[in-house]
Amino acid sequence: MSNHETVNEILVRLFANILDIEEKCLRVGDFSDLSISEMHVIDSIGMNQERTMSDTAKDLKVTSGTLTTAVDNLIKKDYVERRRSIEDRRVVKIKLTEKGINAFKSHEDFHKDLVISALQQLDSSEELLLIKALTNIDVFFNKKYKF
Amino acid sequence: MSNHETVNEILVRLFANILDIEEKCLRVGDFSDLSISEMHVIDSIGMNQERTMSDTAKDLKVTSGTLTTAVDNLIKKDYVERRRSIEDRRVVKIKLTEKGINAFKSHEDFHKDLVISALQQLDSSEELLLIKALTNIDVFFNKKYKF
DNA sequence: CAAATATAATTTGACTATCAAAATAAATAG
DNA sequence: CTATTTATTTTGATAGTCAAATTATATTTG
Repeated sequence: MSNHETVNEILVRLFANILDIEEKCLRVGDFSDLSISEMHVIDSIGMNQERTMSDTAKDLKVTSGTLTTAVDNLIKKDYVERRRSIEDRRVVKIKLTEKGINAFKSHEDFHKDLVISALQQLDSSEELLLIKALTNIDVFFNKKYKF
Repeated sequence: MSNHETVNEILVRLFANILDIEEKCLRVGDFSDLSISEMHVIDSIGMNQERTMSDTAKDLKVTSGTLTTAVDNLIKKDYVERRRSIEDRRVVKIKLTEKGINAFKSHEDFHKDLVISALQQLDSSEELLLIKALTNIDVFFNKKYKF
């Protein structure tokens, strides 16, 4: 098998595994009532300030109808709060609750841990090559499809 | 910025977009009636020979019920053929049609482009080192997050 | 200003992807 | 020959998604 085929195979497997790992870690952790996509909504809302529905939907690349139902569920589960803006009453602002902030942090920690663990397997020359390859892929995607 | 932060940032961005990009690349191409998961089914069936439903479902890590409906749709769209095995009439064999084979090849090309981009500027000893690095990470993840 | 238009969000209706469990059909074991 | 196992499909349920219709509010324009 050529190097290219090997790289392709292992990249495909790694990416599939990481998604799988993320889902499974979520399911056994403190926030097991959250799906991956709900966690992504929490991640996109972020810790800092209130965000509008439309901005958040745009970031997540989903329609606002989709986000509305996602947020409905996250409010039921007490991860998110929603209020109408006073300045422009068409606008709805959302933000994380305390529980939402904890979920956000926990997910952030998971990511850090994953990356640290992965890089511990490598020496410094391997680390640089990995960064180079990942950067290349990132550039490829950005060229191939403009966001 | 530290290597860790760099890798984390790139990974998060890649993951946020990879499925999306792959789907969009699909949607603008010759096979715009295929979703990403349908393409994965086609990929798993492969070009070489007939496969059974159960083997394919196992590879894809979905239940056979899920695969049945996916294959139903792919047959409607003329990407896949299905027949009962004569040796064991419980078994169903599936294979790609000509159209399915073309879709497979097109998807393969997309992955080849991706790998070529990823490996840009790397000489063959660096390629080998990267393969070693990726393999380490893959093995490590399978150990650490074995459930 | 009042009517027309634009914008932000939600609701509705539909579809895909998925699973677990029940049902069906065929092969194998006792 | 009956009981059990195996391969698949069907059924019933849920999550995530979109496009289009609807609602409410804001902005533009004649």
